[in-house]
Amino acid sequence: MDKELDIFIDFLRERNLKLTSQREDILKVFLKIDKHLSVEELYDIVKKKNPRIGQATVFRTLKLLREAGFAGEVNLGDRCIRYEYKYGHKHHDHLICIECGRCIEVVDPKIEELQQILCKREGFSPQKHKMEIFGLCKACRKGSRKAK
Amino acid sequence: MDKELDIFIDFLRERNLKLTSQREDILKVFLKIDKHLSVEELYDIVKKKNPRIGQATVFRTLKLLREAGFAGEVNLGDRCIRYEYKYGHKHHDHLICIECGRCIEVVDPKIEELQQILCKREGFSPQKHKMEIFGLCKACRKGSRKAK
DNA sequence: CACCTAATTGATTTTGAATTTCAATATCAA
DNA sequence: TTGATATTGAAATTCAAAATCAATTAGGTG
Ligand SMILES: [Mn+2]
Ligand SMILES: [Mn+2]
Ligand SMILES: [Zn+2]
Ligand SMILES: [Zn+2]
Repeated sequence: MDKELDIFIDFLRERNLKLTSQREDILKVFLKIDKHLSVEELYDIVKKKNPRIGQATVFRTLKLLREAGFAGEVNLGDRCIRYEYKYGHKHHDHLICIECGRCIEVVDPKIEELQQILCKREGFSPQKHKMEIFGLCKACRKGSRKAK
Repeated sequence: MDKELDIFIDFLRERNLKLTSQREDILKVFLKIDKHLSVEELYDIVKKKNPRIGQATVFRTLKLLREAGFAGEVNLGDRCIRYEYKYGHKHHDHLICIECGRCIEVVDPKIEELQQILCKREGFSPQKHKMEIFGLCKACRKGSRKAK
C-alpha cells in the first residue's frame, strides 16, 4: 500500500503534479475496496472518509489513476464507466450475470494466445483487449429453474 | 430485404405494434448502411430520406430493431452506444484501431469454442459475448513508423 | 368505406453521467 | 517564507439517452 503510494508520488512528480490529501485519500480507498466501481460509487465511499471532497476531484483523480496504470476501465453492461484496480493484478476477463449482476473474473491462457495469433494474422498490433461474456451464473441458473 | 420487412411486420403484430412509414424507412436505411452506427448518425442519414422524421422515433425504432434481433449493440471505445446489423450476419468480434478508428470484423472458431468450455468450467450459462481488441491497424502501424 | 380505439409521432423537456469553469486555496521548490 | 503553479469544489455545462404529451395515424371491426 505504501509501495503504491510511492509509485503514485513518482508518477505525479514526473508530470509536475502535486500530491494532495484528497488524491491520497482517493487512492487509498480505491486500492482497499478493490471492486468494479463507478465514479459516483467511489465518490460515495470517499465522502465517508472525507466529507469535504468534491466529486470533480474523484473524477479527476480516477483519471490520473488510470494514466498511472492503477485503474482500468470496465464495461459491465450497465450504462456507466466502471474502474477496477489493475496494478499488480493479473489481466482477466469477465463473466457477467444478467440476472444478479455478479461478475466472475476469469483468465484462459489459451484464449489469450489465440488472440495474439488472430491479431498477427490481420497485421494488427494489439495493445489491450476486453472480453465479456453475459449470461446466467450458477446460482441464478438454479433460481430460474425453480421459478418455472 | 423484403424478407426482413416481413419478419419485422410479424414481430410488430405479435406485440400489437403498428407498421408505420417511419419504421419502414428506418429499417431499410439501417439494413442498407450496414455499419456501426450511433443513434445520431443513423438519424442524420434517415433525415435525408425523410426530413420530417424525429430523432426520438429513430431512437425508439432502433430499440425495437434490437428487440426484434436485427440490431446488436457495439461498444467501440468512443463514448456512445453503436448498433450493427445482426440478422443473418454471423457473430463476430472486433479489432479496433485506436489511431484511425477503423474496425476489423473477425471470428476465431477456436476462441469461441474455448469460451464455451471456460463457461462450463465456471457453471456459467453464456448467452452472448463481446470481444474487442484495441491497438494499431496495419496502415497506422506503418504510418507511425514513418512519423518517428 | 367509416368508425373507433389504441399505438405512434416528434417537438420539447428531462435526466444523469461525464466534463469544464473559475475564484479561492494548497503545494512545494527555491 | 515566498511565489509561481497546480489543485480544489461548487456550480455550470455538455451531450447522449430517455420521457412527456397533445396531435396524428394505423388497422381491426362492422
Ligand atoms: Mn475485473
Ligand atoms: Mn461488427
Ligand atoms: Zn447471477
Ligand atoms: Zn488505424
